[in-house]
Formats: sequence, C-alpha cells, structure tokens
Amino acid sequence: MPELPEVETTKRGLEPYLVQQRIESICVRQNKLRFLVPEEIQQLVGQPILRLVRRAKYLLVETPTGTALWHLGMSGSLRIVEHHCAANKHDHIDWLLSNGKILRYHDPRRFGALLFFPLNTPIQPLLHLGPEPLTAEFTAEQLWQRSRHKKQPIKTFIMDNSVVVGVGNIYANESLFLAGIRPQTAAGKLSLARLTNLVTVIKEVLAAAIQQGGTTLRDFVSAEGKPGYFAQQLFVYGRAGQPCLRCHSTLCEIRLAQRSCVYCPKCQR
DNA sequence: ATGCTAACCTGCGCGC
DNA sequence: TGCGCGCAGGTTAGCA
Repeated sequence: MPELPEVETTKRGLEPYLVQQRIESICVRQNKLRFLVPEEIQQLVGQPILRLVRRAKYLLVETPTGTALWHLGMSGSLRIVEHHCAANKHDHIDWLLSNGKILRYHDPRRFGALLFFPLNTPIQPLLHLGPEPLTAEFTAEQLWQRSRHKKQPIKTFIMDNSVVVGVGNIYANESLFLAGIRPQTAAGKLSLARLTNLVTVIKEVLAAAIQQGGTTLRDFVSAEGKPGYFAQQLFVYGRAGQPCLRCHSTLCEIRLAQRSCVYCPKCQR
C-alpha cells in the first residue's frame, strides 16, 4: 500500500486497540513475506503492547521484551477484526489480543515484512535512514548539500531513504509538480531556492495527506476496515495524457528507475 | 562512488 | 469468454 501518510494513519487507527493490550497468541499462516517471518516473533506472546511508533514507512510495536517491526510493502494492510472473523485469502498473520480483537495482516503481493528485535538489539532496518520529512531535521540546506554534483534525477534522489524517508512514488510525483520541477532534472543542478520550495511542498503534501485520513489510494483500508477516500486531489499521478489541472497542457509520462513519472511539460521545468 | 536493473509476488485492466 | 501482456503504493542485492 503505503506511502508514509497511509502508514501514519494505520498507526493512529490501531493505537486505541493495541496499546495496553496483551498479545495472547500469534498465528502465522504464510511466513514467506519479503523476509521469512522469524520464529522469534513468538517471543511477543504474553507481552503487553507499550506503544506504537512510526519511523519512515515502518510501524514499530514496542513491548517489554522487544520490538516488532512491520513493513506493509506494496499491498499490505493491518486492521482490527473481531475474534470470530474468519481469515480470507492473503490474510497471512493474526495477533489475538487480550481485548478479544484480532490484529490481522493482509498482503496479496507479500512484499511486506514482520521482524522481531529483542530489547537492546539494534533495529537494523532503521540504522541508515534519512530524516523524517515532517520534522525540522529535514531541511533544504541538508538536501542542497547532499545533492551537489549529483547527476541523479531529483525524483529518484528524494525517493532515496537515506536522503529523506517516506517520499514514495505518488507523493514524489505530486511534490515535483507543486514545486514546478521536472522529475528528470539532475539533483545537483537545482538551486537552494528551488530545493527550499521543494522541501516546503513535500512537507505540505504529506501533512495534508495525513490530515485527510491518510489516503489517496484506491484500495487503502483503514484500521476499522473502512475503505479509504477515493483518489482525491492528485494533480499528476495516474493522469498521464490528461490535461494539467493548472494550465491544461497534456501531461507527459516517462520512467525513471522503473517508476512512472507524470509531469506537466509547461508547469515543470 | 554512483546510479540503474532485476527481483521479490499477486491482481487487475487492456487489447486482441 | 479467455489469454497474454504490462503495470501497480517499496526495497535492496548486484552489476556496470
């Protein structure tokens, strides 16, 4: 599924059902996700959930014995269901909770992951991540310095998790449209002023998406199982060949690093 | 060092 | 109606 706003929305939706509950049992029906679900995940059984944390697109579930780390991949979702609710196709993992509810992981493409890190061991996937986009650590100065002499296109640059986390394909496309920058522009060629604009826009776009309940995604499902809002307010993503909503030019599509890039040839230079 | 490619999977929509 | 193709929200190992 998910871009950062969807993960944040999932985290907020799950919190009231998970925090302070005990994990009574864990049922793994399919352990072949992006990584094999480790046996050690069973160490969570009997543990109370202390808090949920989101870092990048990872959702961390903290307990006294260690931390579970979820990643939802391309098509994963987590939701709360009643304990009698039968599992459907692609419902790979259940956590039975002390409040009688089930935390259920669904993921058709199985690009997601569930890992366990015992207390005081390093959480490897988090070690080399760049700043969170919605914090003060993500600045234009930092982006500017990192990008000097880079020929890499700005789009793949901002999607690099060591530069800044949580900017996926949809929001990369939208942010570059709003900043008036062509996706293929070499990152190193952009002025501090233009990068300042880009940083501002990335923060605004992600914050707005979270505020709207997290989703611009067709098949997004909230923690309560309600479908997400249908794609609203996307200026370019998924609109190749259609008119620019600002100037009515026909939107172009190219590919960078095998990801589609839609842009307006007039508004983005 | 940098940056691109392929790969991991299933489902869906399109053209024929 | 069915089949094959290409594409889809992410990440990363490996290669040039």
